[in-house]
Order: sequence, then C-alpha cells, then structure tokens
Amino acid sequence: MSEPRRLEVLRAIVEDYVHSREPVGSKALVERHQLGVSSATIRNDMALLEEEGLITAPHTSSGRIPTDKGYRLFVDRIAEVKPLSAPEKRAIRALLESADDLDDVLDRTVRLLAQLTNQVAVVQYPHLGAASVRHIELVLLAPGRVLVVLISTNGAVQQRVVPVPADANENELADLRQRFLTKVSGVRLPSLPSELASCVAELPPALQSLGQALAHGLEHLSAANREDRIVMAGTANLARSTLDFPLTIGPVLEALEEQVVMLRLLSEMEQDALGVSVRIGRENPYGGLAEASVIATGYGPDALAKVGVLGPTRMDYPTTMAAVRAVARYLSRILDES
Amino acid sequence: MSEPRRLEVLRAIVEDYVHSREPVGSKALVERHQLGVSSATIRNDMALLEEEGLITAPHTSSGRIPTDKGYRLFVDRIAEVKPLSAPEKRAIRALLESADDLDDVLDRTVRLLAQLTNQVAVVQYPHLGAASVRHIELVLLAPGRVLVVLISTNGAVQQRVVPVPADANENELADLRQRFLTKVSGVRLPSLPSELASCVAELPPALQSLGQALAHGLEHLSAANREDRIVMAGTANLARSTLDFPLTIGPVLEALEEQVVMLRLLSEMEQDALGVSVRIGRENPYGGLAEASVIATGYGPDALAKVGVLGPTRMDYPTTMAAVRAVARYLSRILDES
DNA sequence: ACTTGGCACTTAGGCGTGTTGAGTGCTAAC
DNA sequence: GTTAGCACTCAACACGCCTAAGTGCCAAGT
Repeated sequence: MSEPRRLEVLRAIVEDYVHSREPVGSKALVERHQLGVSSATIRNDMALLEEEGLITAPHTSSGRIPTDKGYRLFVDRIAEVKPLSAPEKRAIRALLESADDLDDVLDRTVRLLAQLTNQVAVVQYPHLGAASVRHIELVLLAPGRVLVVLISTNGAVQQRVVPVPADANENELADLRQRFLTKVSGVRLPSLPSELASCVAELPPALQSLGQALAHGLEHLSAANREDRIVMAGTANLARSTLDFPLTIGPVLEALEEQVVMLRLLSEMEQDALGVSVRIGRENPYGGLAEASVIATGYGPDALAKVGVLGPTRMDYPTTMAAVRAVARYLSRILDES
Repeated sequence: MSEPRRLEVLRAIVEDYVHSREPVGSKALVERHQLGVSSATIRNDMALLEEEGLITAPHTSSGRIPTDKGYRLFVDRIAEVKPLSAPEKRAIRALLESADDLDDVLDRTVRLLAQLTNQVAVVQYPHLGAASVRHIELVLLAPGRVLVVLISTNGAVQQRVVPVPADANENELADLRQRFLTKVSGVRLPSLPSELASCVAELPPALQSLGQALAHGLEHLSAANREDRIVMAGTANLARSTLDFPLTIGPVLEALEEQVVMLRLLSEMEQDALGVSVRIGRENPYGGLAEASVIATGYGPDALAKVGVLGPTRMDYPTTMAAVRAVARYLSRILDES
C-alpha cells in the first residue's frame, strides 16, 4: 500500500474524470494507465482514498469521482503546470501588442483568456494605489455643470459631471485647474483627498465654494477608482459545460453579474508560491459557486489587480493555470511599457 | 366562423401559453376565458388558425402553441401596451436621476431594464453623429507617447495613447492643443477629420509630423465612436428561461457576446408607429436567436441609439414593450438634461 | 351557415418490471 | 502486500401498459 502509488491513482482518476466526465472505475484505470498492478489492488487504494475524503462514489456501485479535497491535493501536490505551446504564446503576444488604450488591452485580455481556456475569463481593472495624478482637466459643459477629468500615470482616464454654482465661469475654472495641477501633480491617488483639502483651504474666498465642489468630484473619482470594476468574457463557455453544474448555470451567472461578489472573491485569493492561486468548489465563499473553481493571479504593479478564469470544478487545472499565468505575465509587461 | 372571435382565440392561446409554458387545448381555453362558445367550436377555429400558420401542435394530439407568425399577429394587431405601475415609474425615475456620468447612466439603465422585464437588457452607446467637439486634451505620458482625449458635447470622453516622434515636448503639445481647439471646437464629429486635415496643412513645418500623428489619433477616436459599443445586463435571466430554448442557451450567449451581431440586429430594427419595434424568433437574421425575440426602441437625439431586451419568443410582449418604451423615454429625458 | 355533443383515435408521460453491465467489497489464496 | 474470484448493488435502458388530454370529424340541432 505504497503512498506514491496512491497519489498516482488519484492523479489518474482526476485526469480521466476531467477527460470523460464519467465516474472512473478500477478496471478502466488499469487499462488506461500503466500502474503495474491489478484492478483489485487499485480497488483497495481507492477505498483508502475514499476514506481520506479525496474521492467519492456517486452511488453505491459505480466509479469514483474526485471531491473538492481531491482536486485540492491534485493541484497542490501532483499537478505540474504545462507550458503553453509556441503558437499560443505567439497569439497572445500579437493580440495584446496591437491594443491601444487601457480598456482595449483589458478587453482583449479577457477575450483571449476565455478562448484559450474555454472558460469564463475575468479581469479586474488595475489597482491605482500605486498610480499617481498625471493630469486634471475641468471643462464647463453648461452653466452649473463641470466635467471633471482625472488622468493617472497608468493611462486610466476617469470622468464625472459635477454640479457647481451656476455663476462659475471659464476663467475661474482655468485658475482652479492651475492651482490643483501644481499642488497635486504627481501625488499618489490615495493621498489625493488630503492634498486637495489643503489646497482648497488656501483658496481665496471667492473660489472656495467652487473649489470645494470640484475637489469633492475629484475625490469621488479617486475613491471610485478603488472599488475597481471587472471585465469579463466567455460566458457562452458556461453553457457548454452546463452538464457540470447540478441544476443550472443560473446561480453562476448571477455571481458573475454581481461585480461585488467577484471582486471580493478575487481580492481574497492569496497567491501561492507559483503565483497562481486556486479556489475549488465549496472553498468559494459564495454559495452559487459551490460547483465552480476560480483560478486567478495578480498582475501589474505589485500584482495587486487580478486576472483569472472561472469554470466547473471538473476542469483541466494544469492547462488552465498555465494559460492564466502566461496571460498575466504578458499583461504585466504590456502595462509596464505604457 | 367570425373573424373577431378567431383573433380572440389567438390572443387567449398566446396569453395562456406565455403564462403556463404548456400547449393549450380547446377545453382549457373555454374554461379560462369567457368566449361564449363550446370547445368544439374553438376546435374549429383552431384548425383554421393552424391552417393560416398562426399556431401549431407540437405533436398529433396536444394543445397548440403560437408560431412566430402567431406572435407577430398578436403583437401587431391584438396586444395593447400595458402602462407601467406607478411604483415602477417612480423606481425608474429615482434610479436614473441619481446617476452621474454617461457610463453610469447606461449601466443603471440596463440593470433596471433587466430587472423590470426579467430578461437580458442591452443598450447601445448614444450615437454621436449629432454631437460635436467640446474639448481636446493632449497629455505627454512618456517620451514618444501622448494621451489624446476627446470630449464631446454629450459628455462622452474618449481617450487613446498615440505614438509620436520621441522629441515632442510639452510646449509643442500646448501649441498644437491650442491650434486644434480654436479650429475644431464645436465642430460636428462626422466632419472632424476634414477640419483636422486642413488644420494640419496650415501647421509650420516643425510641427507637421507631430500634428499629423495626433490628428490621426483624434480621427481614430471619432471613428471608433461610430461603431458604438453595447452594454448589457441580466444574462442570468436567460438561465431561468432555459426551458424555452431548445438545446441550450449557448448560441444565445454567443450572440450576445458578439457585439457585432447585436449591433447589426439593433441597427436593422425599424421603428413602427408606436415607437417600439419587435423581432420574433426566426425573423432574426442570426441563427442562434431563432428561438429568441428582441424588443427595442430608439432613444436620445433622433432616437438613433437603441435600447431593448432579448428573451425567449415565449415572452410577455405587452408588458415588456411597455417597460422598454418607458425606460427609453426616461433615458432620453436624462440625456437631454446633460 | 354556425354551433354543438358525441365518439373514435392519437400520443406523451408516468409507472412497474425485467435485464444488463459496470463496478464494488470481501475473502481466501499466493 | 497483491491477486483472483465471487456475490452483491444499483443506475440506466428497454418494454409494455395505462391514463389523461386533446384532436378531427360527423351527424344533429338551431
């Protein structure tokens, strides 16, 4: 009853089950893999594995399927990340390098990842904690309505319409723009509010109320920045794996639409040594994802923002992890260049 | 064999079938509706309706269900648009009025419409044909990389990173910005390229190559504007109506993800007298939507951009049409105000 | 010229039954 | 620690039966 062989059996079960979606039995196992022992021996090993909670039998007498715990062990101790094929790498590079602005890069990234993995791909907007103010623009749209634009060093542009006193004019705006710019240019986004406050305090009384309103708008922008948004693609891939979800894919789609859920999920994922982190089935805090796995990793400066995929627990982990890691690397590189 | 009664029978069949998802038979029909005749008479009417291709029987002897053609007649000649309830109207107004920028408005709109109709909602970015240039901003991100920002009168902000000669400096940019601004401020977006070209032609030789690059970037922005993007929400609602789609919702999700498909679909939809236009089942050019209906209408200036919902052909048309119409009206109003 | 009751006919769907095949657990021998 | 053998279990499938719902049509009624 050697320990290494038991792991080998688990690996075989996971691989076969992922491949065929059918419970795998002892006989089929010895046929498809060179285990060097008979099916009876495998049966003994399987009984052990079941006792440890790594595999389970859907009904009294049929093959076994991996449990969440089994997948976990597989991912942690057995699986080896498969490197991508050369054409795949080329495709990634070609697609990402021809993008122009940030939105475009992220959009291409998710689509690519979705296609590569045949799963749903998600990418979080880059964290701006490390970014700083590149530029501020104030545009008078109509009396009493000013468009505030904040451009950060990472190329992100955010805008917002702010109501202001109706008598505000272009000259005052130009003045304020200049004051704000000299004060906060290059300032890190997290410290923007305090800098703005001190700047407003120094304003001449005539500009106080206008300045206050605009500073408020700017703060709102940098705050909205924080609770980032996510972009996703490949929901159609869920439909293909409809058989892997017990009742329906409804709850999964709901989770995906609730950006809050996905954001919490992504931010909670720690990175392990390999840099790619995995949540399997019920390890996910959200009930609707009990049959789903999430594979994600950080990218960009400090790897704070996440990119990843979501699919059924019955998923080809090695390949998917490789794709996520590769895409994250290229993405980081592209962003560094801008 | 009165014609009005036959229409009444069709209405009853549509309503019952939408309600119960089950083929409706002659007996059930006379029980649930006050038709004043016996089931045998209804059977005769149904045979007629079937001959005309308005209803069909899934198998030899079971109730009838409406065909696409039947739904079409129902929508065109029978259904009356139900006004929304007062609380619903209030909810619409409250939700939309508290939005700030364009993205936010559109995002709230789709979510609202999805919730209101229990279907997938889509909204197209407002057409900018009628919009004109409000402001242009050029920001030097790094040597040889300039962020070009174009702000239009409808509050839309578009950005793009443009590669330029590495020796371009802040002063040159400020100069160009001023020249561009005086030349194209207030110009309609469609005529932006020609105006820019003439502006570039007048530039001193030293600025030619830089000006050329930037003008190119600006043109790209106004062109990208055209082939608008769409926002959607409520895909989880599709899962709920999974029984209404023959095999799977896969093809539908694919169509929704292919923005090109949706854009063509929306732009092809003509408005009828009521202002809400409907595409039923196979009337849709795209095969994946053979079992789906799209209800859409224009909004905003000249009603060029579209907002609508997509769902199974078995859908509550009167209510859904009312919701789409109402949301489009509020949306137009909000946009007018900015 | 419609409408209606009656009746023979069709068929999906539910239900019990039997059969098959894959797979297990256990025991006894190696 | 491994293996062959065997009895046992159970999902899945097929078959046959029956029922309920619904139809089409005909002949009689208004």
